[in-house]
Amino acid sequence: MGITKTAIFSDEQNEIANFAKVIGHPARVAILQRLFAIDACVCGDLVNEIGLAQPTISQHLKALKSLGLIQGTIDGTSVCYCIHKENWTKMKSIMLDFLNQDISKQDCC
Amino acid sequence: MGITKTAIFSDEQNEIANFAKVIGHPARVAILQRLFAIDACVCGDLVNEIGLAQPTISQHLKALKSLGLIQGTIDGTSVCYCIHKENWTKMKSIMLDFLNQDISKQDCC
DNA sequence: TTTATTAATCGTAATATTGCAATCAATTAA
DNA sequence: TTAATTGATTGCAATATTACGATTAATAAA
Repeated sequence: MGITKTAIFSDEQNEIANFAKVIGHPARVAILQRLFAIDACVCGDLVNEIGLAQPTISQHLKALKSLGLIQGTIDGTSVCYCIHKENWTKMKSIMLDFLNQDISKQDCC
Repeated sequence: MGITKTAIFSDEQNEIANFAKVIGHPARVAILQRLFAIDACVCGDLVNEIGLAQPTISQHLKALKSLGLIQGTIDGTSVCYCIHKENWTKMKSIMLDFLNQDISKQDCC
């Protein structure tokens, strides 16, 4: 019913899915790429670089933040966002394990 | 409006997002893990192993198939699914590039 | 204080997703 | 042929997501 039955899956499966889900939108991919490219924090100029309205960008930032992938600190009137190194590394490692499953045995169809 | 503005993003960004999106549900994660674990094809016993109804599993398989991550061949009355090695490898490589972005420069907030 | 700037939040509309019962199509077994 | 099995499709209900205009809260500049 539009709601995911998380209870019947393992924590690991839900973790992988949640991480992938947040990457599953080009705006959030673009935001993360931008944050990686600038080796410093970035503020609301994301709005100018990505062609989406400010509330929309803000919403995507919220999604990234609530999963812990980014962090933001208030800097005057603007907010400085950046990659949360520790969490990113952790999430990445979980994802890598999933992606690096042994495909060599696969031989059918 | 519930619709993603794909046009304003690069092909690469949309590709990453589309791949991540399909991984972004624990049922599809579970299906892929199962297909990797069994070094042969699997049929509708996914329905028994995952606790979701047959139409729901079928829908998730369709999503995986339409992105090309799995392939299915008819085997009598059942359908044999397996990882699409070539496409999986391609998608994985795109995802790895994204995940392996240099985090060492990140130092702020 | 007043005004500008920045970004979060609220409210809303449109669309997408998840899940399943019911049904259908195709093949196999009897 | 008839019945059984398998899995796709349809239709629907509930919920989630995407996007943005309007507003708000907070700080900075005048």
